[in-house]
Amino acid sequence: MTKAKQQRTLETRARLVAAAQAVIEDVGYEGLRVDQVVKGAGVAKGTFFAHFRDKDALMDQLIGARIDAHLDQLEALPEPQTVVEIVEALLPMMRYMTCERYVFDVILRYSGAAAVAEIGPIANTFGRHAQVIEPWFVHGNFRTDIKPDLISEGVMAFAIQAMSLMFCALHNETDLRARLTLYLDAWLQPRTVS
Amino acid sequence: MTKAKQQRTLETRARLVAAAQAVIEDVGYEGLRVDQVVKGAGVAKGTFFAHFRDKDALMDQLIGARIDAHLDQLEALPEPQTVVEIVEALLPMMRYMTCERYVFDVILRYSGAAAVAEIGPIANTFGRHAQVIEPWFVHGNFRTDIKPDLISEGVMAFAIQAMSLMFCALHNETDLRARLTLYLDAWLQPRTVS
DNA sequence: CTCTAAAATTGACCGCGGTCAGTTTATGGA
DNA sequence: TCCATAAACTGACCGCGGTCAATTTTAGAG
Repeated sequence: MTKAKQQRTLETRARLVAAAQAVIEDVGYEGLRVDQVVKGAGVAKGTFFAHFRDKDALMDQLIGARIDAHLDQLEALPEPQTVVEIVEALLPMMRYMTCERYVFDVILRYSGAAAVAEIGPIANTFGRHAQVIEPWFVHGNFRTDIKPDLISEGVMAFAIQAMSLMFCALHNETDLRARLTLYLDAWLQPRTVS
Repeated sequence: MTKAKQQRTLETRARLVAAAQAVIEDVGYEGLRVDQVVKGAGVAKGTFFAHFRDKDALMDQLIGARIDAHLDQLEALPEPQTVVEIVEALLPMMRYMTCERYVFDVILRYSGAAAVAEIGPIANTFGRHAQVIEPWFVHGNFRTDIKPDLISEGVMAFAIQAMSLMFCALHNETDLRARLTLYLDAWLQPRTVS
């Protein structure tokens, strides 16, 4: 975890990130080209790859930061007490995650890190997401037959499923909110083993 | 849906597919290069793209065919009666889907088709998968408070979640079988609303 | 201030997926 | 059999992500 980077390094990296955000601003994530970013930052192409392992690593960082901001919002919220409240709480982040097919693909690809040493921003947000929503199920009006962390994992699995189906022609007659509500009703309703 | 292709076309396409399978045989899906495939098939590069929209379309076809073969196995099986039996039934297909990180990424990317006209082999297998397992929940010993098709969707969501976590360093202490069993116990156990 | 080793930066170059104007081959009617 | 038209095929070429040996800049010891 030692950094000890030069001032110049930090400035260059900041310029690259700023340039990337500007490019995304007008052509979207999918339309981003590394050549455009380095041109905007006023550096050579090689410099980009000295700062980011590859183009996806930049995306990981930018998208991860946006997701983190949404998680901050979630934490600031009062704990939702019903399925409808949970869905409303999660929707803004889910809409961002599905703003572009490309963005959702990157998120899926990076949500699991291949090695502990490689845990990136998006992978971290998934761990944090589970932590942020877990308390909702400790004192809420939801099922109590399984542990809160397992409930959390299930909520995330259904959120991903609902988002995936947004890009699917076979299922898009139902919108994101309705689909997630359907899933979470079935997953969260308090029940007793019969 | 009119075909009316020439004999030559079918032969060329078959040679491309055969060459691709041979390449995958010794370098894996991820290592496949279009140049190698066309060299093996004895055609020019342009011919490849006359037969497949892009490299991913070939992957879609090859991987989709393998998944379909697994679904054939599933259909031939007697209906599983317990969570453990369901997990055992699904495991072979899930192991194939996670044989390479690249393969799993392709599957996720193609599992939803952007437009009805573009529904490819993998997207079709997802629809078929839901149909194949749905009967298991009509007469089984599982929850009856929600409809079988919703149970199906949940099973698939958890299967994907379990597979995703296989590539995640944060969670790989639990293996695929154990994780899916944990999820499906929580999802499928018969319950009554309290 | 000077010198040196490490860090940061450069840009020509490469690999590979994908394109398309031009060429060859098949088809079916005269 | 010959010709016209469409279908299939070709390969030089392009865009873009990514590499690396060479060069410039910085830090800090003397």
